[in-house]
Amino acid sequence: MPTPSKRDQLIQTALELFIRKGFHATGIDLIAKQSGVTKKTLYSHFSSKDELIIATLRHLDAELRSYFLNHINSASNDPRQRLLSVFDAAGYWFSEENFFGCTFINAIGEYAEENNSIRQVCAEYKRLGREFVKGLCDQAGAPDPARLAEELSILLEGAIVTAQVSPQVKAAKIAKRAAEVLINHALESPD
Amino acid sequence: MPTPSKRDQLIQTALELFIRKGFHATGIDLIAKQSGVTKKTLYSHFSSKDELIIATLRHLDAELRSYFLNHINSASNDPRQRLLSVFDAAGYWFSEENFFGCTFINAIGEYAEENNSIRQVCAEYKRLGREFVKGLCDQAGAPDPARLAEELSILLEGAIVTAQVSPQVKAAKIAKRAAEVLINHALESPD
DNA sequence: AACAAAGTATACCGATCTGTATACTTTCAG
DNA sequence: CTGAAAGTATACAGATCGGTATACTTTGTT
Repeated sequence: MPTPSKRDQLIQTALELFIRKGFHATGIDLIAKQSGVTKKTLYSHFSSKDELIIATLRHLDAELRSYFLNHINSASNDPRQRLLSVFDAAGYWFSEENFFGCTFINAIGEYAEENNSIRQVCAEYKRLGREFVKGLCDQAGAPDPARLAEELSILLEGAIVTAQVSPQVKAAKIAKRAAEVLINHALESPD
Repeated sequence: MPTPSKRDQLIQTALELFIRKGFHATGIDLIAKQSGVTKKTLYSHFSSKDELIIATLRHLDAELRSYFLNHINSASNDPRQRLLSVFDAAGYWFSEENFFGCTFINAIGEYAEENNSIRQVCAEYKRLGREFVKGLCDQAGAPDPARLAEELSILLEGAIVTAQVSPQVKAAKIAKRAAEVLINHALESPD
């Protein structure tokens, strides 16, 4: 495999530090040092810390998306089972030693101003997630796929936060069981 | 009403700043200045920033607890309705102009190390919340109150996070509707 | 071989961070 | 009235913050 570019190296290092220590608490000097790169090189790839943060979040976005997608695709072809497999994927995620909650949520906690660009990247990530779940609800034949998708997305968010506060995979299992009830209700009820 | 003590003043100011700007991004100097107090006075009441943070979180804990309790108590005497009113209270909370998500979750995002005392205060807050919901589930006659409480707590957490990312009261309404389905299922199913 | 791009090493800038020190003033209870 | 407690004002310490400047070296391409 090819040697990773300095840019990739920086993003990878920054991601690990941001996940583990947060954004304000992680300094540029540490990111550069830990990447085996000088600050000048860092600033030749990213014009500011905020830009590095945004690049890092976009990278994480793609990573998480493919993580969930792979899991769901290899789980089942039945739309209903695919919806439920989202929570199984979440469970595996929670059990990683490097799980410190949803980094996008953590970022929004640190950058709360309405028009902050970091915040907007996070909001977009969440929006696309809901969109994806809605697609699955559609395929499952839900009479109101948007509503079911929002319910299941809220369950998923809640499971992530719960697992973050008191590390445990249990939250994923509980959310999955609740999801089953909500899905059954949505598909069976005439409405 | 009595003039608030310097200590209360500091906690109040710190709370507002921590909620709006985060913890690392809020400096001691600003807290002191905004409280109309010198740094020396601040450090005579709190031995360190971490200690001020912890005192602030404990204050917020009490505040939120009484906020929810008051709302639930004035909502209904029927246990099932009381459970649902939790989500109404959340909706009012979300619509406050000062709503920036759950400050405890935000704090954990910034202080992620396992044994950090700030983190432990947050975990305790969440634990007590789940405990309280479990009590309501008990009164409602749920056959497995612990499980229902965990499901509903996950829904609540998810609604908070969702409302934080894209400000809207809608998340509370959706979560309430999902809660209704879960409660009905739990109370009706023989299990 | 030659040259530009990209890198290193290192020092520096001004600002801000948490926390302390010094010296003076207000407050208030015995 | 007096004296300790609690406050103000202000300066400072030492570290770290994001970001820049200078001078040299490696690397890769033509």
